[in-house]
Amino acid sequence: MNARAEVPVMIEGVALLQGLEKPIRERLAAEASILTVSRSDAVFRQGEACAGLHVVIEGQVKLLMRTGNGHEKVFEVIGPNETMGETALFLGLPYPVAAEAVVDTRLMHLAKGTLLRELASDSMFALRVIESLARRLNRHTEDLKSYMLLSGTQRVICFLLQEIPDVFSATDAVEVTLPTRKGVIASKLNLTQEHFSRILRDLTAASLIEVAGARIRIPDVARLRDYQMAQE
Amino acid sequence: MNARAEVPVMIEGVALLQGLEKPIRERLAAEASILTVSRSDAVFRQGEACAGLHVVIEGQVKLLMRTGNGHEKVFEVIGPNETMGETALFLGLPYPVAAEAVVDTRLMHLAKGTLLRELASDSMFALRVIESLARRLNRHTEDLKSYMLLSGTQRVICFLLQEIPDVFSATDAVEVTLPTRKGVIASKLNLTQEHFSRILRDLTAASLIEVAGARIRIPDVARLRDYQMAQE
DNA sequence: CGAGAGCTTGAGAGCTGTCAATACATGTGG
DNA sequence: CCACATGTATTGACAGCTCTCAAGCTCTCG
Repeated sequence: MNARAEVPVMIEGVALLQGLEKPIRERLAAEASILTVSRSDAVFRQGEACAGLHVVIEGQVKLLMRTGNGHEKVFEVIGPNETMGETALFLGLPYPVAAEAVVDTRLMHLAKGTLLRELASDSMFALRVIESLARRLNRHTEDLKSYMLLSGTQRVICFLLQEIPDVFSATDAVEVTLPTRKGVIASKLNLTQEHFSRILRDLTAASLIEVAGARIRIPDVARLRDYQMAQE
Repeated sequence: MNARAEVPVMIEGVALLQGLEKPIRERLAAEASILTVSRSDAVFRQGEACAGLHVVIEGQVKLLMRTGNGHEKVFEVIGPNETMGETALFLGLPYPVAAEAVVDTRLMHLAKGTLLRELASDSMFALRVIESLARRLNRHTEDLKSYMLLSGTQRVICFLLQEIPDVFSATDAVEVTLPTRKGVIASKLNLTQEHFSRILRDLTAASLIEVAGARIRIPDVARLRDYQMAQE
């Protein structure tokens, strides 16, 4: 398979770059490179200089910070067609967090110089970037809210409710599949793996969910939502 | 005092708008309005539609989220020349948080339409906005890091170290003045007022700081920094 | 089957929050 | 100038959530 031939198609799929004029996409594609990272390998490290933009094509990458004693906290999980490290790119700062592949992953890398040049010359692109940054900022605000205001149980419920695909109506029984390992999710929710496991057990005991490996059935979405509110 | 006459000068002071061409500043100024908000009054509420950009001229505004039982958590404190609510502005979403004046405050309000129009036509302005958003995102990442990885005591030390003006050398004794009421700072650090008070007392007991009202003397900055690291 | 990774469970400790009472500060009115 | 009222900050006792450590379990894969 010829990876480079796919690049223009892939660029079109990336939210950040969607709808750009063809010549721009071609110039970006010309400087793009494809890289493969195996599970648990680093994409970049905290403090490293940023040379461009990484886009996940296939697989999953987690952004994390390591503490002094070897533990790690996951900030965010980046999936296909999503980008990472924009702030380091646009501010010219080193990466504030590290990135590591959760599973074997293919990435596209767009060189910094090309991107910044196109950014300065195409205001449509700039607006797209603004929108993307604002959206990310908004998501971070929501995350921060949930850390500051919600208990562990509430955060888990909140997470489960977010994972429900839009196609389901609000009150039916639905089944969600955890997007990655439970340990990673726990860390992203700022919980230990143990605590996360216990919360899932307690919710099961209350008949609010049914856990089968990575698949979680929610018999009554409304009841789960009510339970979250009732916690104060 | 003629408030409107000051507008062009004030616009020049705002980080987000700095260095813009004069005609643009004039068009923005033409649509700007000045508003005065007294202490503990709302600037905007959570869920409200966003009609433009607020800039603090004088005073302080806190961004906060209220919980079900009446408590509130402060996300950020906005001081002079700083802006708020960009994400709601650029995404056309309702405000994700509420804003309330900490002290009597004067604000400038720039209408949404004018801003978006200028944004689309001036790529220099767009780049400035990108930089500003990226910087804010970066700051949020740091905040998130400190909530997820640091204990209460570490967060307080981290905060104190950040408050040290740059002019001081790294190791001298310095004195910092808390930028606002202790309750607000505690909330921003995701602590209760009581817990914050206890931490300050413990640090004082360890001779790491000396508290006198809102002024805190740090006899040995290096030692305080070491203490933070030593906590694991 | 064995090994390893991921997940679960248990017991105990620690950090942080809640509630309630007291001190301190600040400004107002007599 | 003092007395009071209000808001702010401190202190204490206690409970609860969440973490740590340690062991056992489950599943996948070679």
